[in-house]
Amino acid sequence: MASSAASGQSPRAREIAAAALALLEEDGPDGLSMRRVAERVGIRAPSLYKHVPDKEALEAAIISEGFADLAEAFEALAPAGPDALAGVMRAYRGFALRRPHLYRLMTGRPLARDLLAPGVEARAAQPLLEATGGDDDLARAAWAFAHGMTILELNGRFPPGADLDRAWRAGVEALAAAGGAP
Amino acid sequence: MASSAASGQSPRAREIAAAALALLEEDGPDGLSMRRVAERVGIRAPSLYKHVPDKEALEAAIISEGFADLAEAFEALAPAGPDALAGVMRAYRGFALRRPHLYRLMTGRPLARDLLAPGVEARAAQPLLEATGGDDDLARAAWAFAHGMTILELNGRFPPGADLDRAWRAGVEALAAAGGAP
DNA sequence: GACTTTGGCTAACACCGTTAGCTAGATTGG
DNA sequence: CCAATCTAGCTAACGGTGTTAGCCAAAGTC
Repeated sequence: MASSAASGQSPRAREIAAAALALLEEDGPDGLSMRRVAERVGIRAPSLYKHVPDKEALEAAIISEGFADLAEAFEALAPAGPDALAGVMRAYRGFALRRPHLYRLMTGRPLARDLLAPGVEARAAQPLLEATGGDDDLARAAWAFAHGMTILELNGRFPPGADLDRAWRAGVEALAAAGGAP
Repeated sequence: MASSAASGQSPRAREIAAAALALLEEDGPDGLSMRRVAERVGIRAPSLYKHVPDKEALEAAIISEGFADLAEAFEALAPAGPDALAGVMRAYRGFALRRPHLYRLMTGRPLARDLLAPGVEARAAQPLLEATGGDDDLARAAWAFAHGMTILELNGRFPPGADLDRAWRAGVEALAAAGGAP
């Protein structure tokens, strides 16, 4: 947890965002309704709107929190090296598997960037860019691969017996080779 | 369009599925409500349930149609060759950009495989597997990359100026190189 | 002490997927 | 040919969603 993205809000607004995040992680997206958030905070749903503009903004607060946490996970990694890319990818997958509902909310739709805590998206993206040695195209390809593997795994899209560790390795090795020999 | 996946259903059920697909592609997922589907067919919403078990089954019919169409797009490709992978990937992206709402419905959640037209998922997956020379891990990595690039593009997740053609090329080349030199 | 702001509340709206129960008409069996 | 059944529509309704309007008591401020 980071609680860093939640600054600049009233305590009550932070309490509401925390309740919403907890609800999401416990019960999934269907559990995240304004009425249930309100119930958890001890008020009625319409009163939420005294603190939060609407559900989209509430979700944006949660997403900001998620980006901050993801950035922290990256930044806790051993400092760069020859297989920095593999490390970042492993951390990415780990985050998503640890917090699947949050990851889905963060990545499943267009981002309301204007509602996000400023800078938090770029901060989470930075480590991957560094791991590819500043190669934008490779970084985007690597992100796409990581997100694709992750979300397809979360959605149970691969065949039942599929060895995903090996598929991850195949992809990471291919991308790392492309980066190592420019 | 294929209309191949819709067999074994009453004409009315096929009409309903067609209306639902049209509604989805015109107005997006929010436009796909049982009441609006019913309106388009000229009946009231509860009457739909005389022909379709529930919304999930209706969506599964649409998804089956989507898989059949995607398979057709693949099968229309020039027969294999050294850069078969690049061709399949290009066709994949093209399908998704042409029919974004359908693509999102097909890939955005766990698949209710028991509700799908039989064999349609495997048929759509086959060309990619062939393009990687039967290498399962590479095929999965390539699929993940393609889906990641596609859905991140559809969701507007890359930076505004990002040159996605180059990112696609970077990824495809890396994966093709991994496949070509085993 | 009067005024304003804050943060609760209830009632309500328009939508959602879905179920129950009714019924006119078509189809089928004897 | 009539009776029974089945088909496919209907309305009303339930419990859920996000959200708005309008009211009001308590707290803070001049």
